[in-house]
Amino acid sequence: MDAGHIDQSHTKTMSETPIIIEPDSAPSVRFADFGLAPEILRALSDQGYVHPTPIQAQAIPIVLQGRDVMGAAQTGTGKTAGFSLPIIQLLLQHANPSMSPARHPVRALILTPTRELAVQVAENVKAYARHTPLRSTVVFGGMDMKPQTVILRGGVEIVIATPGRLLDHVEQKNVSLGQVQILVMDEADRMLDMGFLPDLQRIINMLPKQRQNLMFSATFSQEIKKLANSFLTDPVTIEVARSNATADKVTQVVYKVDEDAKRDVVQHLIRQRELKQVIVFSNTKIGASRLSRHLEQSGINAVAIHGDKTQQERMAALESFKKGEIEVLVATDVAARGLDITDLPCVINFDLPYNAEDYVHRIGRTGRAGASGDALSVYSDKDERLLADIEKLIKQTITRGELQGFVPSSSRGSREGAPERGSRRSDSERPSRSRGDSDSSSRSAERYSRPSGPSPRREKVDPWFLKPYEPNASAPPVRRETPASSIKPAKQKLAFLLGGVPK
DNA sequence: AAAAAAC
Repeated sequence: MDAGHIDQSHTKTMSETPIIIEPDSAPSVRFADFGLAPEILRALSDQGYVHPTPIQAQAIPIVLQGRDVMGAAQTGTGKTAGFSLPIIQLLLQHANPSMSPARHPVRALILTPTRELAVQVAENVKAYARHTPLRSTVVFGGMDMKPQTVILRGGVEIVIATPGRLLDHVEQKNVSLGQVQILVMDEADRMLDMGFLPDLQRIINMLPKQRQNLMFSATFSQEIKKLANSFLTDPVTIEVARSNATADKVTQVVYKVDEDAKRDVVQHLIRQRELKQVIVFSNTKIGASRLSRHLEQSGINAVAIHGDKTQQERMAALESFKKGEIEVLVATDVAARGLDITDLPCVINFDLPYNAEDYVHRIGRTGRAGASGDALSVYSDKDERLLADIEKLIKQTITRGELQGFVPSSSRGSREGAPERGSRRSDSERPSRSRGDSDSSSRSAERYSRPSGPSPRREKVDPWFLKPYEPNASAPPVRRETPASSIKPAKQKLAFLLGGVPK
């Protein structure tokens, strides 16, 4: 298969119909077809990667052209390699701008909404760039500034960061963003949810106006589209069909139980199914800690991860879970997005999420990279509405499971109307599936041609978004010192920002 | 209603 297989004529811009990628399309394209540097291909073959995922097959050539990209893709689709491989290629083939005294100015900046995601993206970038002279590092809060400072001051071409800590480093002059050529916003929708907009705006204002922007978002809401339109220039839109992410590979079951029985039901499910590794999602930090303690008391090796834990605890929890030292990771939505835990066979929702979108993200932790998975949820009467919202979003009715052999705990005065039980039909909850068997042949590539010359850069207009924020005379500009409580919810603020500005 | 993110 040659590079001609990637037909650029199919690319479309925001104003047109987005590219919808069928998840199983173009399986025979190879990384060697993109004209990536031999050093990059070597890093890929180190890891046994030969064939790009659909989003990679689309994104890599487009990013290599220097185009702005709006990518709507779940994690687990290979999104990270989809942007990091071409970024590394572009940095290699374009000269260091080096007007700055730094030998290694920051040339690519990747922003993520959670610290753990930053670490994960950084690990990937480091692996892909390992045979190149490019340096990368990750900076995020909750950790000592000093080691990060030393590395930043030593010079790196690629920085992966959470916004707050990055700004901290900029203020302390540990890093300059004046030479950034490529900006990536990963999980952009999450960033908006989390009220990152003022921070993003400050960071974007520090970047050169002439640059390439890549924005990735799991969802493609109106807000995200507007944000994309506001600071991407003539972007190519890439969208991976969503339905397959939930429908095909993840078997979903919900169990209606008494509110007070939820934790015992979760424990029962873990035991009954002999789950070796499972992430259990809780809506609250306190709930996560309590549930984890409860599970531990009943002899299940569980650890909680949430934003009130120290960063050391968070990282230790994730690491030991990945190593298989822990059976159950009880998490808030800090772990809902982006985290790539290989071969996770099951996730459990201890609480149904308030946002239906988050359900999709949570269950996306399982069934990754072509494997199958189970997503189990417990809910009670008061959650009917949440369940209805979820089913509306995913456009399917989730199987109502019935618990087998569950005995409500007597120690806590079991309440009536507790878990449904009795009829045995649990086998029907686990339809058999076939494992997608991907081609693993690894004949070395014959040709490594690089795209000739630098990509033509278009004249960019200044989007309003890049300009200082001054909604009107009476309202003061957003300052970082503003207490969190006085900052409007992200959506409201975004609507305000977008609404008040002529296109 | 809650989660995340700088000190």
